[in-house]
Amino acid sequence: MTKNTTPKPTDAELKVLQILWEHGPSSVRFVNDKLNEVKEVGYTTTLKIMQIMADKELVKRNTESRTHIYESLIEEDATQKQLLKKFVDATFRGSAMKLVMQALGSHEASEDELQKIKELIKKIESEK
Amino acid sequence: MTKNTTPKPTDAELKVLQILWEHGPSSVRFVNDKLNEVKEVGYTTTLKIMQIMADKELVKRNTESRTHIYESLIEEDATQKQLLKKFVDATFRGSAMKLVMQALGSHEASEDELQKIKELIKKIESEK
DNA sequence: CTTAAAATACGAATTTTATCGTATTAAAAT
DNA sequence: ATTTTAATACGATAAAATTCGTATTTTAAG
Repeated sequence: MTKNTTPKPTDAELKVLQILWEHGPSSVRFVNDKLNEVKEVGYTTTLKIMQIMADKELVKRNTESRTHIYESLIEEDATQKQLLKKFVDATFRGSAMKLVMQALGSHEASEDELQKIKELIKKIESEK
Repeated sequence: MTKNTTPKPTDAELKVLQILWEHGPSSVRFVNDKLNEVKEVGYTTTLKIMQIMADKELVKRNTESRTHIYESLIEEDATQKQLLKKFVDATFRGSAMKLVMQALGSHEASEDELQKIKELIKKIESEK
């Protein structure tokens, strides 16, 4: 029913997706500029990655104008969820809880964030 | 002071590490058998990976007896922590909280696990 | 219309990871 | 001592991911 054939973006592809998710449909030039804010990378390199992504149908592109505009075809939440599952299996042998503990322990969570988590837990508990 | 030069195990290497962490110092044969419980892989493939890991100093090996015994040189917790940070940055743009939400939301947490998390939160709050 | 600028297309080279075949060595069994 | 077995060493190949140089095309200026 879903045509979703496990999109598995590579690291480089994920970086592009992050930009598309954050800024919406963008040109290669724009994405490349954003990438270069973090790390130098050639324009054609970015272009190639985005073309490959179009092949894989991770993104679609609008070629109407000379400057092609790329847009993510996969959803941020769903992608994160999928990558998370893989990561949890590989790194924490499937124990999501161990991961949560690590995440809470390492990255200082703000009052506000802790509050949100507590609310989430309540919600989960009430759903049982 | 620490000679820690960012150990970045690949997926295959991580699988080996998981086994070494779980079972302690082991022979290639043992690790290969364990790997094969999940997915078929040749003995020499496993051997090669573990030799590469020895080069990278992810593991050390005891060559006293004919059967070399490999032992992890990096700690499970520290490695998980490091991989987690990288993963959070790449996938959740640095938002550990978003990850926690996803983890709690997706992977069914048991009563017991939720309890542990609540306790952890309390502990964090009390430390502020 | 000609030129310059900006973008994409194409393909090659490199790097990293993964896999395994064959050779060699060491130990154990006979 | 010879054979068999089990292990490691070495190196080749393959597959995937990354990077970028050069050619071509398109648009806009002059």
